[in-house]
Formats: sequence, C-alpha cells, structure tokens
Amino acid sequence: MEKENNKKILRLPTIKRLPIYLHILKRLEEEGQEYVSTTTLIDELDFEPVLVRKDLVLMGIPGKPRMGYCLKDMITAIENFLGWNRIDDAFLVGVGSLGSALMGYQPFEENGLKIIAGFDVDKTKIGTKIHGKPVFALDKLPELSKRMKVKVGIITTPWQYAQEVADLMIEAGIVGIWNFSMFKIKVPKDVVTHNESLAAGLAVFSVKLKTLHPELSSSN
Amino acid sequence: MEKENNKKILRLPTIKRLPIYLHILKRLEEEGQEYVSTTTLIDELDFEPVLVRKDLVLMGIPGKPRMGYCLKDMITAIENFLGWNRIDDAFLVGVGSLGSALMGYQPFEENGLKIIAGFDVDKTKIGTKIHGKPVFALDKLPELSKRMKVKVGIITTPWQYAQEVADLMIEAGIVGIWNFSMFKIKVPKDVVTHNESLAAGLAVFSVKLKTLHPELSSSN
DNA sequence: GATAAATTGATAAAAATATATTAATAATTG
DNA sequence: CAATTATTAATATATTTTTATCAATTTATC
Repeated sequence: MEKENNKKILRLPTIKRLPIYLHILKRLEEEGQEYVSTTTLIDELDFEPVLVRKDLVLMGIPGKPRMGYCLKDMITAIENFLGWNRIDDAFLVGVGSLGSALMGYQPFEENGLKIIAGFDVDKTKIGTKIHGKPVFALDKLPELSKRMKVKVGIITTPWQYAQEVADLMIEAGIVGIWNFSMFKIKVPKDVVTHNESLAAGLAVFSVKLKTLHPELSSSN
Repeated sequence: MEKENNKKILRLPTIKRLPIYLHILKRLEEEGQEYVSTTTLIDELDFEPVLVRKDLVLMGIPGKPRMGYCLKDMITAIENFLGWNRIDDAFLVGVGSLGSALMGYQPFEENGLKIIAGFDVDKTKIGTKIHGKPVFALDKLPELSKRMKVKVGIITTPWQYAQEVADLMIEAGIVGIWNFSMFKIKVPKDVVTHNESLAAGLAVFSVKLKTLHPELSSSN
C-alpha cells in the first residue's frame, strides 16, 4: 500500500558517507544556516555533489531547486536512518589499550552507542573503572547481560579469544557484535556482526605514503 | 623495458583486504603449513576464492596448480607491497582516549608504524608517559620533528583543531598525515593524508543491527 | 605412464558504484 | 511578470569491483 514500504536500499558506500554528512551538517546548523546546497559541500568532501544528491534521494530527503536541502530535515533523516537518535547499551570485552579508548570515546555515546561496562580476564583490571565505567570479570557477562538486557557487544580482545568471547556473548543473548579483532568470528544467522579493522586503514595509508613518498620506509 | 614497470595498480578494495590475508597467512605459517589454496581460505573470509586469486595476480604472486600459493612468498610480497617490513617513526597529536589507545596499539608497531611520541596542549598530560612513550607540549613538535626526522603524523584531536595541527605538522616537514578527526584537512599536493573514521564503522554496524533487529534501538 | 583430480590463470559476464548530461523547478533580478 | 540563474531530479554513461566460466597445468593415483 505504501509507496516505498520495503525499500531494501542498503548501499554500503552510502552508509559510510552518512556520518561525514551528519558532521558537516551539524556544524553548519550551529553556524545558523538553514539550507545547504550540495555544491557548497564540495570543499568538505572528497567526492562529487552528484553523489551526495544520489545519497539523499536514496534516503528520501527532498531538496528545493535553487535553495538546496533543509539542514534540519537532513539531520533528522540521517539520524533516523542510522538509528542514532536512540541509545543502545553495550558491553565491551577486552579492556586493553584499544578497548579502554573505545570505552571513553565520545562520538560513540553521542551517536547512540553507550558502552556501560567492560569485561576482562586480567585480575588487575577487574574491579577498576575506566572512564567512569566498571570493569567486570568476563564470566560475569552472561548474568549481567541478561539482567540488564544488553544486546550489543564489542570485542577488543586479541584475535585468539574472539570466537570464545563471541560464543559467550551469543549465549548471553547478545544479538549484535562489533568485532575489532582480526579474527572472523562465526555466528548464527540471527546475530549481526561487523568486523572493524584498523589494519585496513593502516594499509591504505601505507600504500598512499609509499606511492607519493617512496624515499620513506627505507632502512630507517 | 621491464614487463610491468610502472604498474599503477592501486585498487583500494584490494589493499584493504591485504591485512586480512596477512593475518591468516601468518597464523597458518605458525601452524607449520607451507602452501595454501584459495579454496581453503573461504572459511576465514567473507568473499570468494576467485577474488583472492585476482588480488594475488595483481601483486604478482604466482601459485602452483594443485598446490596453491607459497605462504612465505605471499607474506613477504604483501609486506613488501604495503611497506610493512620497514619502520616509519610517527608523532601523534591529541592524547585523548583514542590517541592514548593508538599509542599503545600493538598491531601498528608490528606493521611498521612506530609512534614514538605524543603531543598535546593539556598541561596535565605534558611530561607524562603513555604506554612508555613521552607526551610533549604541542609547540615542541616542529623542533622535535626536524631533529628526529619524523615524517609521519597522526591526528587524534577533536575536529576543531585538526587543520591547525595539520598545518603545524606540514610546516615541520611531515609528509604523511593519518587523520582520525572528522574534519577534512586541506594539505598541499605533496602531503599524503588519509582520513580514518570510526564513525563510518559505527554507521554500518548500526544499520546492520537495525535491519536485522528492528526491535532494538527503540525507546530504551 | 596414462588418467583423474585439484587448483591456478585467463577471460567473460554481471553487479555495484560513481560520474556526466540534460531537463525541470523555484527563487531572484531587473 | 518575464528572463535569468542556481539548483535539484531524472536519466544515461562510464568505471570499478565482484562473480562466474572454462581452459591450462601440475601433482597424485592407479
């Protein structure tokens, strides 16, 4: 009945661009702007205005010729689309350097992902607080997860433990796992995983660097 | 004269996959394996064996029919290609939670990026050590950078300061900037930048989660 | 040593993504 | 109020990336 009921749009490149848009738009909004045209965004973006427009069409955000797009509408549409206007509580396992960082990383909280506790097996960490959030023993996770109805988990352990941790999470009722380890965890179909790899970023950076400045990376 | 002298291959998706390969290959090598076929890798990968073969062809790594590819050769070829067999010293600016994490993040060191010092404007941080590495006042960067011949910089400040920090880095002779802030810094043509966005990862994760589990992200 | 099986390598097709082009539209200007 | 202009919207084209197909090759087997 609805015009666009089950739009199965889910283009990865578009989704990855949304946070960039969002960030710029919020800045402009704070500056008091009401409308923005895609052509004025080129300064802030690596790609063409046409692409921005296509992304916006995909999300059903309309623009006015000669005016551009309404900032406010864009922001709420993007936040809605990403689900960033609501909050998901999350547990994080592996309170190493990366794990600790994520526990205190503001942008996550601002965008609906609230890490409420960390877990580890290291006894020197258990019982402490990181960025104001408690660190528990890993074997307490199932109980706490069920009690607090936490459905999202973040894995920042070394790869050797990733599968084990994932299994524990799943058993505890967690349905979404953001995996920062280099191990591709295996999960049932109804569990969402997303593998994040800082190494991929480093790889791209390294190659760019090597290409433009081959004199570096020599025998230093 | 050479067959493939100036191969301008530089396909981003391929490059991003290389670290995944590398990680798996190293594991297999430790297990004592000598050869590996692309078909045996499917378990560890999200994509097709054909794609792996194409990637390998692109890097000039030959395989033996019926045997697969020589692990050792693959590993060195990939490391060479990425420049991960050498070490680049780097400075990091913005010793917040993310910055501190990166300063202690093992995989970077293992892959040729050695952060040797941090910089900040926060006086409570200056003079301290993070993961054994000193934190200096930001205005010391130019001098130290020149003296130590550091050519790579990492920005983990809030976005408001990113451009300013980048300018300082460039003036100090840094030619490669890995930017973790959400601001698209402007640099001269001979300076390499790479923008990393954890927010993009969060966006993809959020959408996946919302798609498979719409009951989450509700009014919690 | 011939045959079979596994696997690469090359080529072709398809799908996904980005860019270019043109038409439609609404605000602005004179 | 008509003409102009900036801009979106729609369509078409090009490029990039992935997947599929099949021939070539090498080891293993009988």
